[in-house]
Amino acid sequence: MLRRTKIVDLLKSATTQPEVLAKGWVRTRRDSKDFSFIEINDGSCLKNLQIIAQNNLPNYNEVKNLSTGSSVAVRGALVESQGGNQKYEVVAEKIEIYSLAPEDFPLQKKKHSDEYLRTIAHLRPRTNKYGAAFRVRSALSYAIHKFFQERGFKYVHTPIITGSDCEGAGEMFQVTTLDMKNPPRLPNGEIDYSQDFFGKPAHLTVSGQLNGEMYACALGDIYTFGPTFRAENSNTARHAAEFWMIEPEMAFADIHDDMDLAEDMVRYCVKEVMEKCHDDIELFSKFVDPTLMDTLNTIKNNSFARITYTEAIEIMKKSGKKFEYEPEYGIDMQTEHERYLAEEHFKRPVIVRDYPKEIKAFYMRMNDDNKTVAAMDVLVPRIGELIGGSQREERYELLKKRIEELGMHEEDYSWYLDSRKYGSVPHAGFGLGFERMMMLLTGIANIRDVIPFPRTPKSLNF
RNA sequence: UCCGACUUAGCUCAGUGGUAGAGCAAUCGGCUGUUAACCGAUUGGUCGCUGGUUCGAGCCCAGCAGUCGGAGCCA
Repeated sequence: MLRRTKIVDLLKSATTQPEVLAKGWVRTRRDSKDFSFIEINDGSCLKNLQIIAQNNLPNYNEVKNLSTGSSVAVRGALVESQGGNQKYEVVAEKIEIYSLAPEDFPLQKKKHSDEYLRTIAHLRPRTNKYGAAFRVRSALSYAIHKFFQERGFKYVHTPIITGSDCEGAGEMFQVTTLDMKNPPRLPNGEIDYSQDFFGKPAHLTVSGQLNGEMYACALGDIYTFGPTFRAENSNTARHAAEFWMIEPEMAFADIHDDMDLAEDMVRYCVKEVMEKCHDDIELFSKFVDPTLMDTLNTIKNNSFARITYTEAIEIMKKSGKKFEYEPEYGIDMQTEHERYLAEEHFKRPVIVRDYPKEIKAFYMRMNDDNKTVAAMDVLVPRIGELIGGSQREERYELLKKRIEELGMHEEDYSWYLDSRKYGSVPHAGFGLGFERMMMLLTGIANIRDVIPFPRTPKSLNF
């Protein structure tokens, strides 16, 4: 029984072979008088396999009509190709047609716009560009796990459904089993959540960080890698309602360890994907972003710039550049500022740290100046903020005071404060938007095109 | 959510008030170890929706919807 070989392996074969079995989807067909060239792709790699179908095949009449999108199994000899564009091709002895795609198959043998392909997101992975993108997505996921596992980080599964509606990272999606048309009500008219599934309001997580910290304070170094949900009405090329986030957390670590980890991880992943997905990355640099190779090589070969927030503001003030929002100590950095620093001033990724406490989250560690917190952002060309992290406030009294200052409810955080009450240690971590990393690696400009079935405001298809 | 642009054939687009066009795709035929092959023919449209102005609207006006770009929020 002859077993199927993937096209990626056939094309890598060291020698010709008398008999192979290949399966795939037809990309294009070119006919001669006595035979046809059929190119099939099985998703295992960017390249197609060229099939020679001669008119002595018993079903040549059907083979001659194979349309783009049809699925076939081909048995034959793997031989050296006479044509110049491929090393090997298969001379078919038998072509089994699984399914003939009708003439309204939406993918044509030409370039389609990304906007159109979004309307057929269920079929777009069958194109060169999206096939490449989602092979890279897989390779990048693996690279991330590999990076952390090689360094002894433990993978922690933090919950998707959360009961604290105050993680503070953005608007949340509510999860309920109550009858929306007629919810149970309290005497004062408010909805009676005691009758809901969990007996209280529930939401989809916006971050696993607080849970992750608890496990770092037990297992040492941990990371999470999972879906995250934000109900923000953000209509940009860089935001989705459902996206994947990586959140490492290290016990016995400070902000400098955190920056080292972030830089090592980004550079490791870039190296790994450039190696594993060479053909795919080449396609992106050829057809999507001509500057991609330079950007990736710069990341691979150079360390990141590191400055403080105060220095960043000074650099921008002295730059003479006209910003829409004037850089001034105390402002939150705008997209234009982030991109100026990474794209124009440093021309490589830059890590900015020690931000004013007013513009950062409650759990970030207060610096000795009592003005800034030990927060750090990794800014990269084209994307802006790729990573946001911090050393966490490990001092019980200071953290409690911050929670009070910001008008948050201490009782909601009692479990979180316990980690500071019992054997508190310095610890630090960060959050990385997986899709933003994908955009960095592929040059693809819209987040909707690096996630298989994107969820964005007013858009929930497939 | 705010600002701006766009919406015409299956796809990508042209068409600035007077009988709806091109390229590609598809279909049919020809030719060729071809490379998103090539040559010829054919098919294909309620011009986003609703209303208005006009003798006449794809084109002008208003509303709505969707898409895209930028901004905010952030990953």
